[in-house]
Amino acid sequence: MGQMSHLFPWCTLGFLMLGLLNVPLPSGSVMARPLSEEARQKALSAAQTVIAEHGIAGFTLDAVAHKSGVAKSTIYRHWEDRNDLLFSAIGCMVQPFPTPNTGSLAGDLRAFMCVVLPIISDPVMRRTMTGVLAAATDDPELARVHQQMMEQRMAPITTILDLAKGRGEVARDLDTELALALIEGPFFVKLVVKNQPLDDATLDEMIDLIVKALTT
Amino acid sequence: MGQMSHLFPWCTLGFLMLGLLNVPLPSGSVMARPLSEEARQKALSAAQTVIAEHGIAGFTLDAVAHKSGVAKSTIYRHWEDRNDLLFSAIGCMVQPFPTPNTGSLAGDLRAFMCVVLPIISDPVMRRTMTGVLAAATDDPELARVHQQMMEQRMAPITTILDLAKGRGEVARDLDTELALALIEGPFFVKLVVKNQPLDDATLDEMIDLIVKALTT
DNA sequence: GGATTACGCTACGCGTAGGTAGCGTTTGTA
DNA sequence: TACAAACGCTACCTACGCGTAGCGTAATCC
Repeated sequence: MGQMSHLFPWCTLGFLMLGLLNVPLPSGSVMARPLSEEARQKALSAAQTVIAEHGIAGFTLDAVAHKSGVAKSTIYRHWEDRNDLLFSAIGCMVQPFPTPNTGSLAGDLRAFMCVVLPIISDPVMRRTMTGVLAAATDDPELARVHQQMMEQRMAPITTILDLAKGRGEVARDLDTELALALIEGPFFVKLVVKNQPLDDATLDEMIDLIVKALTT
Repeated sequence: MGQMSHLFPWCTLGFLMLGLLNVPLPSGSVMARPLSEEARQKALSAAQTVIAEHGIAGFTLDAVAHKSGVAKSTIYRHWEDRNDLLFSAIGCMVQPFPTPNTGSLAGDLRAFMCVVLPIISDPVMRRTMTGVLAAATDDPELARVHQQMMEQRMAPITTILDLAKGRGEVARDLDTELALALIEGPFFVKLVVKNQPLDDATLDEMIDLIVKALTT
């Protein structure tokens, strides 16, 4: 029963597409009334807010139900259990960052960081990131979600490095993982771990140092 | 009553010293039997294990009591409440790292990291660090404990930088906080956040890049 | 050696959170 | 229009964790 109900949200979209393709519905599911997308969106949005406000540990279904106006029983019709909703909400937070192309490593890094910094400096995002990181240490499934989230967000840096290698700014045999850590690390530690501010001048200085390390 | 009992552990040591100085005991506390240091140590040790195994969120007094063999009521005689024990346990984890002095920035960093890396790579320490980091986002008091813990552990890097400045390897006007982030960041991200291994060759390469960035 | 008190043990009260069940109402589909 | 199912609501059960209280026992100080 619970397994059925958490399948329905996928079906909502799936049946639409199947309908267009004239694929017959699975026998037995008459689909008198599909799960409402509105309820799903409201719950999902509230879930993200709750994570932001109370962290992963303080993430409760009662809080989501209260904040969203969606009944707890309805939430259980859309998601299997607490973790299902939690992972779903976290997965939806990942908004891809744009990849700049200014023609120089320093310019690209600066442009990228100008977009990323305000976002990861935000207290809400900071709480979410640290919460997910800590929870991912215990939960392998969440660790996967977290890893994907990080990789997806930091993908532009890989592209920036490849571009720099193409221009000859950076040695072609430079280990990408190493370079990624060298670029992300200082900002992550300063902003997320130490919660220190980072003004424009310091940002420039930091990028100068990183570029100095990476260029041939 | 609760306030009295959590004062006693300090008194245990305090009264000893006061006794040597012939300071009269405060009237009213007869101290027929002091709180046992053994129970305190067992509980503290178990608390650290529980943090390591279940994280900050999974840190419960029942677990500590069960694992240590010290009764919960006894724990409450030694500590005021859950957080008091939690902070106490976390505070005790900080073991100062030695400060190397090899004569070069690269040598010092390498020597320091060879000590630090196995420790922060350890799954137990990793869970503890991420747990404390996440919990510190919500709890200002824990944030203070966390900050002290980090500063104390990373203090040798500041010394290493000062030595390098003295030798002229590093520009004297280089911002220390910036340099700290540049040094700690890559390792923290690679080992703690991404949970990637770091072999000796990569460690050397990483240090080379960092030194290249910092030296004049 | 006697008074005092920490000790471990057991039980309890209280609040919170996950998850379930049943109800009357509403809404989309056929 | 009729049916089926999602909806919100309320109540409930269970488990867990914090913190307290009282007990008999054992250790320690005077």
